[in-house]
Amino acid sequence: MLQSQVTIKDIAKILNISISTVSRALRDTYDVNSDTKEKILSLASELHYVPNYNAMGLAKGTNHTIGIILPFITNYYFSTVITGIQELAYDNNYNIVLFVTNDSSEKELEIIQNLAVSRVDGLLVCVASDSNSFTHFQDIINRGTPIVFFDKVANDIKTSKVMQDDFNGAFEAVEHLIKSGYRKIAHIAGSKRLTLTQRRLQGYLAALKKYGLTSRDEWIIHSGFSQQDGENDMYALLECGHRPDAIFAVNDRKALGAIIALKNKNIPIGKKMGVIGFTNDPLSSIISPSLTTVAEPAFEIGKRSCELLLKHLTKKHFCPEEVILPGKLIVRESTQRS
Amino acid sequence: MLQSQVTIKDIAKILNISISTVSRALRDTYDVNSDTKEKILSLASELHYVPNYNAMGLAKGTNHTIGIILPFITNYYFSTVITGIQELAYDNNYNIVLFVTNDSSEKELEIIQNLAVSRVDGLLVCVASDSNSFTHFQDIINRGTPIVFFDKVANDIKTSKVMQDDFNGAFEAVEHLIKSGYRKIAHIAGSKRLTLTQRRLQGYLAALKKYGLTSRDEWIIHSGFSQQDGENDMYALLECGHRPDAIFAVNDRKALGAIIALKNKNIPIGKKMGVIGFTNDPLSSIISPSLTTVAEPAFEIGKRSCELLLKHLTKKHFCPEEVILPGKLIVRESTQRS
DNA sequence: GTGAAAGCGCTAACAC
DNA sequence: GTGTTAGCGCTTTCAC
Repeated sequence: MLQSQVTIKDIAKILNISISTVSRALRDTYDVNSDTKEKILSLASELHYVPNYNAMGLAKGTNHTIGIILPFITNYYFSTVITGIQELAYDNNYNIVLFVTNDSSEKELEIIQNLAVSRVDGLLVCVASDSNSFTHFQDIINRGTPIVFFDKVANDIKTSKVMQDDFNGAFEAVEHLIKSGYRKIAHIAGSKRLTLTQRRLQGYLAALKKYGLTSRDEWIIHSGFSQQDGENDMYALLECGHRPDAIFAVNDRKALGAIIALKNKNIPIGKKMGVIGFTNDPLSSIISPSLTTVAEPAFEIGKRSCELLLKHLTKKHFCPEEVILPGKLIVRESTQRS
Repeated sequence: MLQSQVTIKDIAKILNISISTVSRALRDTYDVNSDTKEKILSLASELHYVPNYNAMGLAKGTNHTIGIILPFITNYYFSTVITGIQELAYDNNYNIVLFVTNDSSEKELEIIQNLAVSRVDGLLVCVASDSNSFTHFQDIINRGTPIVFFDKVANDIKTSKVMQDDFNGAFEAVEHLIKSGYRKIAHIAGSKRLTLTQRRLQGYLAALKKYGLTSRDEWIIHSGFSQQDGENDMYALLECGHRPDAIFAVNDRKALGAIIALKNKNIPIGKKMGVIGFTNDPLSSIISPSLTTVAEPAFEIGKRSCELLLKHLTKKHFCPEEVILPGKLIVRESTQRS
């Protein structure tokens, strides 16, 4: 704790007015004389008045804190999202509490259930990829704590959501593959129930359709989002009846896994098998061959999510909004046939 | 906010005792009858009593929140440290607020100066690499907010610090280079004033000395910690009078930059120029050739830092401790001469 | 438009 | 060992 701070009491005493007037002026309640209001405001800033959030929270039943629940923070995408959230939270004097689920739905549930009443005013969440039930989130919302979902969102819950443009990103990715000359395009997908997975799958199918190509059931593999999942999926694809000539992976991690599998099997990447990812993790430009991908606006996603949550927090009946941010195709070596 | 919660008042009423007794029992103040205490504790857990931190904070002048100030969160090391901090904070019901400086000492200063009185109980900080003055941190400590430094620590401030074993890590790294047959070993170092930089440099020099080798002034280059810095430093080394045959980089990012520079100049890595890093960022096993490095116990550093800060917070006069955690040499391709 | 006063849930003297 | 009471700094009726 830093030393004794200026309180509204001090300001009231100096200006010889009541503390309630000071409180009202400071909070922009418009039933206060503009003259006195100005005096109060200028004195407050002169004295470096900072509200005591504990007192404020105790009186109002809030605490200027938002919780973030996500699978990991140790990867490019999430850490960048957090950086975005952090920036907005910092500007608005909000604290953030981090809860990491390790991508386990059980841990997610535990966190939600342990979540101390009056611990956070609102929640920003990216669900675990193996989550099947989202009722615990619905409960939280029903009890009055707003939630904004980002990236991996719970399909059926009606609240604000922030996502990248998964459909169009996937569409562009696959279109790029087609234009590069690949024809037998497989999709290493994510967990089935997630909106993200579904939209990228739809984008994939739509692009194939547009160019008169077809997919095969065996070319669409659903699993988790890790590098290891990608590697396993790739081996499966190599074993299947009709070997594809290109892979659209749901994210860069899985694309990397696929590349590792291809290297292990001595299949030249690009030339014999095109690979495209999604995210633009820095690793995609570091690996060799470098990975073509669709860049996600991670920082922006963090900012917008936080912005929306702040609105839910301040405006009593703010209507849920769904924000979709565009991605950007970044062509590198892994989709070069020659 | 979740719905109305159980308070000590409720517990007191049900048990027909006073709230102060409840408060005392809950806080383990030992002047309470063990029978009633037990009753209180069991009722509290039955009712899922959770303390209201705002009220607690208001009464005690604390707020169960620790601040983390660091350069970035978007890299492996820091995000892993945060994961460690988060885990301990979660277990102890502490909130964390993140402040990111973008490795700029000005931003760092701004954050410190804006730091709301009564916003955080204590601070965990990794200083910006261009910081020269640490008086603002000293001020904070003097005013009663404990700080624990980790990784990049302020040399001259007397408080707890948590670091990896920079000296021995560097020593082992260079020893490995020597044992692999390299003789003209250069050091791509970090910013001069940091303890971390100095210790790794000393480890480097000590290893050379032990094996009767010498360094040259032109072989020791100080700059920042980024990949770009590493690349630039490598070009400089290639231009210098006596070209080295191996590089010990202060971290993996810089080692990666060096590798990129070597690739650009078509100098075979390992064979003609050994490269070793420090951190064990996942990228080091992904790039090709894979990078030999010294693994840092990032997660552990986060945990221990948080643990120490918690002690400073709870024990009135906890003496500063310096914790040094060992690293581990991980041999990969970049130091293979054949 | 402004003030007085109660109260948010807890802690910490101070009595007994 | 336990109860009473006065705050912590703020918001918010309710009067005026």
